[in-house]
Amino acid sequence: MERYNFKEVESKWQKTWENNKVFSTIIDQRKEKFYCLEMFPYPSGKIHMGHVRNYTIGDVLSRYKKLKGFNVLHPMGWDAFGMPAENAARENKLDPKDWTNSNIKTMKDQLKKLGLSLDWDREISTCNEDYYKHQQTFFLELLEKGLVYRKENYVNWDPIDQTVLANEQVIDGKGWRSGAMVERKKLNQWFFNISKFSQDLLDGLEGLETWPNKVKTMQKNWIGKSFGCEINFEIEGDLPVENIKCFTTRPDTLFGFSFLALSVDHEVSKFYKDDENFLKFKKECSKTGTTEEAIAVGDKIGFKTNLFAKNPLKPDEKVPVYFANFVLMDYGFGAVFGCPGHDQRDFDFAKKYNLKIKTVVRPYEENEKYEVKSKAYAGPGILINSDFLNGLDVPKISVNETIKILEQKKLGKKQVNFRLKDWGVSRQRYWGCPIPVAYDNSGNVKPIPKNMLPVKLPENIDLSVKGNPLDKQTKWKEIIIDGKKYTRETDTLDTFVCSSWYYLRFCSPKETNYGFNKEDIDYWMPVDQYIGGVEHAILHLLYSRFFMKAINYKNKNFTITEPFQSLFTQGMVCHETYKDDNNNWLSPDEIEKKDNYVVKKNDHSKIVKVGPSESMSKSKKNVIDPELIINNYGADSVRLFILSDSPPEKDVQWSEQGMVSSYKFIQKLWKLHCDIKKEISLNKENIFSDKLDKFTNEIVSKITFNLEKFNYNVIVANIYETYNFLTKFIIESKNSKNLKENYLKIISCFSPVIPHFASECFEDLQVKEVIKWPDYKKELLENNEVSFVVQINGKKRALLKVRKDISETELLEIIKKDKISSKYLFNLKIKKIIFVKNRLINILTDE
RNA sequence: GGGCGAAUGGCGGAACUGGUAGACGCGUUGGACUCAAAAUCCAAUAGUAGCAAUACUGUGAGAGUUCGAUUCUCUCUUUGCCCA
Repeated sequence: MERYNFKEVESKWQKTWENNKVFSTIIDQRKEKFYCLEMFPYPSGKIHMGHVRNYTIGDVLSRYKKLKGFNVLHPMGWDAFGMPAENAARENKLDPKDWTNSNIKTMKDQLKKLGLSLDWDREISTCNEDYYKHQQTFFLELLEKGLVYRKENYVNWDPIDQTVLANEQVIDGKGWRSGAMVERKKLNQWFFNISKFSQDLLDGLEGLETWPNKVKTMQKNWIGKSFGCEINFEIEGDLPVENIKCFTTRPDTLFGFSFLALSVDHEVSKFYKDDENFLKFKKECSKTGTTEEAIAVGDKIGFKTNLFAKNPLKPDEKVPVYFANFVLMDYGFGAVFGCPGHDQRDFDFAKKYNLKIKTVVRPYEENEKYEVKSKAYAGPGILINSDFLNGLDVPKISVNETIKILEQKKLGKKQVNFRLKDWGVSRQRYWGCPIPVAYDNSGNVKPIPKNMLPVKLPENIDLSVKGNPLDKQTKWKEIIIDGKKYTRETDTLDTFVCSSWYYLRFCSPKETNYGFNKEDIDYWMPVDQYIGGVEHAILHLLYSRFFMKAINYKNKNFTITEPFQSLFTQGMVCHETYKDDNNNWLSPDEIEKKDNYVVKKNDHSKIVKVGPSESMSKSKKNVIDPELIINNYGADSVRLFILSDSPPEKDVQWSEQGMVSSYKFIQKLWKLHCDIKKEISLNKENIFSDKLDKFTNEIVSKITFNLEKFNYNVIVANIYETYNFLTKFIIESKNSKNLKENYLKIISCFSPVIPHFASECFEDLQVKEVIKWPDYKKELLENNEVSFVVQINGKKRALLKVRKDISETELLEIIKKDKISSKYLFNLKIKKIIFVKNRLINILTDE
């Protein structure tokens, strides 16, 4: 027997697959298609363990579906635009394009070493002109359909990265990449009208049955549909303002009304545009971020106007009107009514400005005299101190009832509100897809004619300038359309736009006229299985869903409304963290385990503090380089290990020991293979093994079941189980007539997980290739003899091997004769018997 | 504060529709091989009692439904994620 040389074997098969274009796919109407897609990576430099896990999961599925006879589309590409390239290029004085392409080359080689069944002929890269050209066309189409617009808006401004951030890119009031405190700044921005599809996006979730509920809930919350009421408040005061409209979800607390708060951008603010104090206040407000969280956590400040608002249900009551920093212009109407008793934010504000705090809701367990004291009460209960609304149940009945009354009195009307805001797509960055518009002298928008696309990014430019580098390209900015001079837009598109339609491009990667063609889309779409990290649960997945609906809008040729039929979100790869006594992070190769201690590798006197296992990240240094691991142990071993220890949807712990044992297992498996091959080749007179047939049938059924259910960790256990069985079988039974046939089935089942190894086994046995997934016979799964559980008074007392389909009476006879079981029944009266056919009998006695 | 999920040996985790809890792996222990070590192989491994056969306890805690609950229902504890 030769030692299994994974390096030779794996590179041989990778070459074979590549040369024979085994994974290239073309439309074949005779076959059912299966589109398996994993989230494409950002080419940051090298692949990490997260990629290994994600792509291994996808590969197991793709290979399985291929063996099942599907026409499998399994493509890969690069989410290649983005800030890191620009930052890296600036630091190292190179071109972002070169940096990106060299990373792509490295990572592509690494992915190939994993033996993934990818169709590299369909490779795409979002930073290539032949990709973003079509994206620009989509942009113009959406512009024509009225789904793109420009408006001046406050944005989250990252002062370090000098760019606008989406709300989701602001974490704890800081930029997600730079960590700088985010400021509010007003800029002209391009927006996708995603909120137009709020209801559609919500409804569409219903049809996505195989998406994780968690993701659907997150999207639902993000879209944030709420029922409420639009109320028109009458205004008095020394300004020409008669009415102010508010949106509220709690009209039932109207009797607790004690102030009206406006956004500093509310139209009333025009009367204060020369008021120095107001301008000062407005500036102060801009320091609060625009996220809901920043507003909730931040100090509540206000600016009193000379206006008063009348309570529509109690017209003799007048309350002051304030500008307040916690009211945003793009929520409701930029005005909210304040009820301090039952909203914490209003409560904080009222305390600060000495406003009345009225109690209008009592918790069920309190009486009418209940009063809100140290904090607002926002829970359910009964309305009190509310005149004709008293006694209503809060919130369900009270809200609807109040809306009804307000509608009857023509003081307000029922309204649905969504939390989802339009998607700001402008980025003041170089390394992105240029927005294909220009402006005339007066600033009017001129879309670039489609025949002038793509708007290419200028090359070899100076990135060391502050602000937006494209803005400094005076030559590039000039453009002549129809003989007239225009200035180009210098912002580029958010990279989430690129990833919102790449799955369409994979269907028609070479199409030059448009982003895709109908024939390809009709055959391949939707994606049957999408696999990626749960961190994209909201943004990427929501934007992609929006994009489908936007393309579909006013377009009879395009019928798809949801891009991803099924979604699977895999867990992260974790590793222990290490720190030295100065609290510096240490990487796993800087430490050593000695007896019960962990010490520094080069200095055993230094004890290392072992921290909890956390997801691998460069900042904590707890990363393991996949390339190193693949070189040391081989792709099949890595694939086996990354699947083995945890269910794919949960986090997995990286363990060197586990990795080594997977590696050793492959070696043992090869030894077993050689033994089996020897037995087969002996070709002596032999007998048929029922036992082997039965086992194979059972394990094929188990592995098939577990593949369908994504129980990939259990498949690894099944593989070990098979090994244990076959090892014993070869020793005990030696050869049997059906050994080869069964063994080939088994290897076929192994092949999605350890494809190189399986191919090698097939070749070694002079069998051409794995061609199909083995069937199993249901009838063989059932034995002629079953193990019957005998329970006496609910306790398991014996396990009897009896004939299948045995009757209750027959079984009872056997039990009475059985030494162990009968012992428990001695002298006892049988009261009742529960009999589950072929499985279990429970005998209840008088005790 | 709200929403969703999770909790099973020393560890990661199995368990079909309510029907033998702990598959499989890691670790640990003992043994074989070896001058020795590594590697490899074999065996044991939930806890308690017992030489053993065996018995009792046991799936975060407490209750409930059931002949029977890791699985279903309720309350609580801890924890994770998302939102605030």
